[in-house]
Amino acid sequence: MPIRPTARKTRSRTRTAAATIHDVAKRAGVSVATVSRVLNGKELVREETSRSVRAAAESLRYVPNVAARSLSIRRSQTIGIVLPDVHGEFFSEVIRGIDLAARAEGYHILVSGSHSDPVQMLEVVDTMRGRVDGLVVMAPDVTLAPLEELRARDMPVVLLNSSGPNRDAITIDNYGGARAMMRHLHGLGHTRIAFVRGPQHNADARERLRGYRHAMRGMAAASLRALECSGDFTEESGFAAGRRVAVAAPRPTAVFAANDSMAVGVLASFAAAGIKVPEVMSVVGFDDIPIARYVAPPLTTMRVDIAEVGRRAFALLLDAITDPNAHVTRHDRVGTALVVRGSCMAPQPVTELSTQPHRAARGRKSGSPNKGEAS
Amino acid sequence: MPIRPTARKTRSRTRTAAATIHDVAKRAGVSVATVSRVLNGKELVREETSRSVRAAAESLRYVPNVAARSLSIRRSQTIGIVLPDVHGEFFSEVIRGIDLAARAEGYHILVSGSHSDPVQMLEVVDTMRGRVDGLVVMAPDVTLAPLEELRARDMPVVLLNSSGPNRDAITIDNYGGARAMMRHLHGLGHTRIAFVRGPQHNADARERLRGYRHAMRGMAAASLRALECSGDFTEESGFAAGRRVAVAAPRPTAVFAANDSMAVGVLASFAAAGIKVPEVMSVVGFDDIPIARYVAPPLTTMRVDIAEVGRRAFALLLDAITDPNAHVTRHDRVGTALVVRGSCMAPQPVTELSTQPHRAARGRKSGSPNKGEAS
DNA sequence: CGCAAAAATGTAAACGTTTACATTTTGAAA
DNA sequence: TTTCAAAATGTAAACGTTTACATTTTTGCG
Repeated sequence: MPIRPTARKTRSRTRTAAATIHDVAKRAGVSVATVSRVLNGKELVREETSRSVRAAAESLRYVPNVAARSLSIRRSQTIGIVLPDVHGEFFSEVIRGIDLAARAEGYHILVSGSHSDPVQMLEVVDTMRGRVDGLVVMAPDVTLAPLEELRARDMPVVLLNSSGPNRDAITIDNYGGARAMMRHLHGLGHTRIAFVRGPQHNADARERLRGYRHAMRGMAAASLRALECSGDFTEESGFAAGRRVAVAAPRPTAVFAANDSMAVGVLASFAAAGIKVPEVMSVVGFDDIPIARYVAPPLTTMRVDIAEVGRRAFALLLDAITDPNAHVTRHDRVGTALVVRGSCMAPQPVTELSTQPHRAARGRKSGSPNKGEAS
Repeated sequence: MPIRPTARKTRSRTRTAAATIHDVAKRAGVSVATVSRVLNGKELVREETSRSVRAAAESLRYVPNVAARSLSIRRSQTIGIVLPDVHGEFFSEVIRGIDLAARAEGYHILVSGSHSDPVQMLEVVDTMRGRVDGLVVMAPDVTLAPLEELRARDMPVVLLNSSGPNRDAITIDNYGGARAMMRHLHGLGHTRIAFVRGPQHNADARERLRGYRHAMRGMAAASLRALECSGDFTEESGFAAGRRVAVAAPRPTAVFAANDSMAVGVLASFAAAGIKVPEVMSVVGFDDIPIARYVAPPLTTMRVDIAEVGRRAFALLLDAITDPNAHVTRHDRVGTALVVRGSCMAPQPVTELSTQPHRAARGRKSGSPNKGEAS
């Protein structure tokens, strides 16, 4: 019972409907196939034809309909970025890095942030399906990783700041960076070094902690655990940790915060308590966020090139997208660099400090290891 | 000459091809139209039919192809965000605000950042055409606005931190905020107030400057211009400005930086020069970025709810998208709130300060206006 | 039960590309 | 001039939805 409906009412178009490839073809006096060929520039077309098609497209202000294109070629030239509920510098730098790399390759980026729980994250991944050719998923919270694994099948995925077995991933060399920082402090003479931890389930935080612990094992210091304070990467938690460190006995001579934000909090807390940095206590962080050099004293920290993390993630994803078969899964680590500023110095003899603070203060000028910056 | 090609070779599909609406229809024993109706839930469908369709979709793990859907309904359920080359907090908070609001309405966001020049920005707008239903364009640099106007035709656009005649826009109440801050300083007794300007072509910076100047005109202070320093919103430029203010004669009693980042730079410079804040010099900023409360001393500033700016921008855009005809263009301003912290106090008599710094320092405890925070 | 109106469902034409294959044109060799 | 391969171009079938309109089924009522 096939029916033959009468001429269908064409969908009403308000004023200037966008020109389609058919309009261009008509104006140039060629077929749509030729227009497509000219505009995509892959196949053979006579120079003259090409010119007239281009002229027609120009005059009609033709812009290809991407939905139709995606439907036809089964590609969207878009990648998705799924982020947890991260604020600040880190967040934006990652996007920046990916965006730059993606635009250079003609890709667009679809962003979805603020996912505190895994379920929500998976929902988003589902709604992105078909809309993107691949996914960069940032899930530093290790508990998310396994869940994420279940879905997102047959779609290239690159993990950021987390990793999984047989998964493409880009992470920061947190462990190596933490050890390098400890080496720096140790070289200055510190052995009682406190650590302010990051969120318990955060992969970056865990690795930094691991680096710290490994280094501490090599030193003579006892009661390792007693020198660790909990924290959650916020300035506020750093502030609280600073208070706890200040009353610890015997007091550490240096504090290593798992990120700069917490280090800033520690500095603020020490400033409020009248504890001089770096004379009485050295403080170091991790990340090298922009304000790090503008706090007082300027913060010694491990620099992480976050935009680079984004760039690499895109490169890896692109490889997985363009040739899924030839692609071999990789796990890359982005290196870190020590940036020495004014927030640490060699530990001063306790007696001298407690009785003659001014001499210790003067000692800073002569004894400080940081003339300029070294990275 | 119509041709009748032989059966066309079906496009090779590797392994598990995604299920289409046809597969679902077949499995449920209904037509594709019914499946569409069930899944989009608008029209009448028998409960029983609905259930079986849903079951079929579920079992086939059917996910609609968005490209096909967009093509058919001529909507992408996606909005584009075009940002200049902004780093940091501001950038990410705007996206956060928009993302949250957009997701609640089932919209996705396509982001493109890092556009330093207008031409590049326009290119991006072009490539987004067809991919998005509307655009949020952040172009605080006033010189960009007119250029932007040329294109982006017949596509809803909401401007952020800039405005144009007859254009939808969301801006911050920079002028009002700056005046309120000046009122606060004046109330404390300051009359010689220096200002650190932002980028010359930045709309926010201009408005803040306008607010400052207007307030200064109301005071007795002479040589207005002499108290203005140039800056570009970076910590570095704030640092440089701090130096210049420090050697100005007669020295101002307060510094108002056009944003917090520069205020942090000013603080760092004063700390390096041994100028006590707030005893000798009060310092205030604008924005209330997260570290503002963690610098020493905690910074008095005007809070701006950036995520709110994003939310409002989306709401406005959505209105323009859903009913272009009924929509009336608006220009909304988001308010600011004074946050008083420890970085200012009443100006101290000059003689006393220069000869007896310690008394002035003590004066901080009793004379400081900031017990806790007020907003 | 008969009938009409209402409800449910089906059919196939868009949406705007890309591209396999067919056809026509070109140009060089015979 | 003819011939034929190569180059250029055209034709129309996908791609996977939505939806106007047609058709069938159900329901309510006399």
